[in-house]
Amino acid sequence: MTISPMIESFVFHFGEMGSRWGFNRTVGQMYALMVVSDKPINANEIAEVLNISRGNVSMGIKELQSWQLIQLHHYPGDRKEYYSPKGDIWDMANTVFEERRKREVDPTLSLLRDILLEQPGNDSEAYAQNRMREIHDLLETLVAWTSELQGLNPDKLNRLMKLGTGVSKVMDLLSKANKSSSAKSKSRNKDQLPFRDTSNTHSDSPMRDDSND
Amino acid sequence: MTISPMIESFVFHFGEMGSRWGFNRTVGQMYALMVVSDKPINANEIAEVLNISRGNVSMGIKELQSWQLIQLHHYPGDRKEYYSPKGDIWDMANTVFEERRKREVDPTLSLLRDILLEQPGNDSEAYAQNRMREIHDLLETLVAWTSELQGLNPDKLNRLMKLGTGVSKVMDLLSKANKSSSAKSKSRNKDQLPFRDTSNTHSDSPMRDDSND
DNA sequence: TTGAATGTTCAGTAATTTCTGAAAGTTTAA
DNA sequence: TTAAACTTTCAGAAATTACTGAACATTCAA
Repeated sequence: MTISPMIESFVFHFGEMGSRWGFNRTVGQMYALMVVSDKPINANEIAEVLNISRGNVSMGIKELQSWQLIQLHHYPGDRKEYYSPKGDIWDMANTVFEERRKREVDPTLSLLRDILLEQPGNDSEAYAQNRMREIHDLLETLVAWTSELQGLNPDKLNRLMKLGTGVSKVMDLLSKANKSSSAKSKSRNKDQLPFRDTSNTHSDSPMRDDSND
Repeated sequence: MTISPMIESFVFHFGEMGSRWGFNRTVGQMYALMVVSDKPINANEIAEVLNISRGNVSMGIKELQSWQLIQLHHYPGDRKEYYSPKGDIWDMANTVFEERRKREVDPTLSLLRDILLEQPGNDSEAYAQNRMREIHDLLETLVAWTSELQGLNPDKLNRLMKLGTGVSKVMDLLSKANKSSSAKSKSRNKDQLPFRDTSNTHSDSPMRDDSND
């Protein structure tokens, strides 16, 4: 079994990129191969096409399963297992986002929460905690947003995009619709800011300003 | 120079996570250190605190500069360079997103565009192109969205979140505001769907359905 | 129960990435 | 100029990560 140059270039590229997304090159190639294959493929085919060992394929399959990315198939009279991507492209993106959140963001949030419970022992710790609080709040916001986005299916999302909408515009609409809070809200309405916490020891400015230079 | 255990745990954790975000452990630690430090620090301090070689620090600085993440400072009578994070936490997040987009998503989009211009030579290639088109469109949508988000500053973003808004709700609002297109739009309004392209050879269903199992 | 077909594991090896430290480069004050 | 103070570079070493392939495990038909 072989693949055309066109498909090959996609598979290789996806392999390189895959390593950015939390799995290694081979696993990325394996998944790419499944995605563009018009039917489920088995481990031997994968090993042959990608020119890697059978053992490596087995480990890659295990990894992809831990990411919940693949679906197993069996054919009568054939004892081999066949693999295909689970769900559609949008499902895939959601799954990857979610897995990454679990593996990367959640532990960070947990650590930050723990640290923020500690009493700062001196000025540096107090300063550090303020920066950490900012990061913590930012991560929480991003998590909230992405989980909102994940609730959408692709055509909804696209319709939203296609309306030519800026998020800013969305916000204006929302403020109007929800005019209870946020009274016109110029630019930095102190009591609504989770960032730039100033409650603790140090200077008001979140970033040190360099006295010289 | 040393750091407290509290700060150390943050710096180390950030180092581990940093590798997920496109730079290596040491670079992540260096940046974390700058973020929680209440004043700019110099290369020797970094090397001492993190217990790494001076040359390594130099390379890390270079890397952070290529990400546009740090600011230089000089003090009179001191020839050393001092470093601090550039901008606030939100700027940092924006910068990282943007750099990653440039390094990871843009090349993928470019490759996909090129491939999609080719004429499929057979059914497999046609099938593969359809999957690639889905990925291409999804990536474009995500890029559009994140660039929208990047246009917001943190308090705007938070106000948006704090309004208790689901994105779905946003969409409803928008459809109302923009009722030119999308006539009520139940669920799969064919002519508005960029995903699930059906214009090419293969079956209408985007995912193969396995005939057995 | 056997053995052929297949899947999994893991110790050792290979490939890749990161780090060190000495040498070379740069800047500035005198 | 010189030389001290500092930064950068990069060849080789160390650390980490990925891969192979042979041994082991499992399944199933006969």
